[in-house]
Amino acid sequence: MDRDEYLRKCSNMKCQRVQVEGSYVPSLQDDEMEVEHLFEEPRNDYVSLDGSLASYTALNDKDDLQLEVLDDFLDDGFLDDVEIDNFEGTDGFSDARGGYFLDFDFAKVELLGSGANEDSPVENSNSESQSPGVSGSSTVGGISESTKVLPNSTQSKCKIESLDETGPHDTNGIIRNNPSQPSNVDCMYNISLDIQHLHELNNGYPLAGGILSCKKENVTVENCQSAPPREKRFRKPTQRYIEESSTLKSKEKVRTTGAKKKRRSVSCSELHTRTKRLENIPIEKFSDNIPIEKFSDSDSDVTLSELQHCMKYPKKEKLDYDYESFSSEESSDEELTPKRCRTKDRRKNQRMWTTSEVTKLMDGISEYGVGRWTDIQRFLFSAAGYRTPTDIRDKWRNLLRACSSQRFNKKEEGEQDDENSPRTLPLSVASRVLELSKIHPYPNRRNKKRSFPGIANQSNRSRRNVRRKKCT
DNA sequence: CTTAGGG
DNA sequence: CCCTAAG
Repeated sequence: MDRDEYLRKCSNMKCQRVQVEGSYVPSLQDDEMEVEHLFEEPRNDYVSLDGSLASYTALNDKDDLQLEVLDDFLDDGFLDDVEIDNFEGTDGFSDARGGYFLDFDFAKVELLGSGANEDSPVENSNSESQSPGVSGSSTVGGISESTKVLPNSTQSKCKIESLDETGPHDTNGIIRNNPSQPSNVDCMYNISLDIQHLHELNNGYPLAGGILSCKKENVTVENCQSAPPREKRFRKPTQRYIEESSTLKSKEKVRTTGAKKKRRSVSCSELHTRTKRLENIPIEKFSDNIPIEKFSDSDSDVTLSELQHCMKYPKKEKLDYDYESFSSEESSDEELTPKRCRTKDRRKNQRMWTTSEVTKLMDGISEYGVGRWTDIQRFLFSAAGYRTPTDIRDKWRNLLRACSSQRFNKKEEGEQDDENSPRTLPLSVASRVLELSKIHPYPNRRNKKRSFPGIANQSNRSRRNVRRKKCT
């Protein structure tokens, strides 16, 4: 309930640059309340904070550091001075911690909350009232909380004893660092995130998206890279991504070297302008033909994908997979293709076939017959520049397949309503496809149909034998 | 270049 | 959708 909300907040957290000079966080009563609520959280279960707290704790990971910090914290209740200084120091941040983070094993981290309010950070937050500007605010509470988080990263189990020394503490909760958390950059990121999160606690600001900005602001990439990457588990690239990237590279190589197929030469500047144009178009107007990453990615990627696309359509003049084509006709009758289908699929330039297109296709087939795909494309799909004759043929093939499967399903399962799932084509279309398939049988099917199994096999065998004889 | 077929 | 072989 509450904790869920809190976690959600954390996930959506907006990362701003954390300013850690004197005033780390303004203290608000609400914040205190929130912190309290945090501490009052049920101690029972694991809470995944995206490893933010844990990573922050990592700072204190060394035993001495831990003790020191704890002592400081316990003594004067202001961790923020020490902590924040270390934390904020840009150089110290990356340098001192860079290596450390790498070694930090993201594992379970126990958060030792203080059941006793006197010793609890909440108390410290109260001290804030004495020195408002000093950031004794609830942030202290948050930090102290994180301080209490003791990583077992260095195989050392959480030192509850140290905490216990200070006073009676109950383990309020256990924060488990998300094992899928990354090291390196991500750690940094997490830390900043954590700070921000603390910020959040204090200010009670509404959380907004835009975590990414945080990374760039707080972390210097060089430092992160300098440290040997341990394991990047942050976002494991999807299979699709890997495939695409690899194939892309290979294609680039092949085509640039071999250059068997004509390749449209597009200057880099042109590409950039195009991408700029693309960026200005609202995303809704794009189908999955243009993967969204293209826009968020670096320029190189953009140009790369653009290039790839250009190479894919060497014939068509000037990128005639133009944006207008997406918005104009398609948006009108999209009812058949839910947006779910538009999310990127295995194919790069996939456009869902609309019912109108299908009907057009069927008209074309009834008019020109099956196999004259070029004619059909020329006369009926000329407007839709993105449908090649091959596409049309494929669509027809798929339609036939769908119909047969549908018939099959009907036979097997009895009635299966078509309208429910978008995958099943509407009855009208199906019936018409069936008619057309009877009138204009698909060549492949005709052969299969007309060849009776036994005879066909025999004939095939005989042919094979003949061929073999010839060959030998 | 177009089509058929497989992936 | 994409790629390739065959006509």
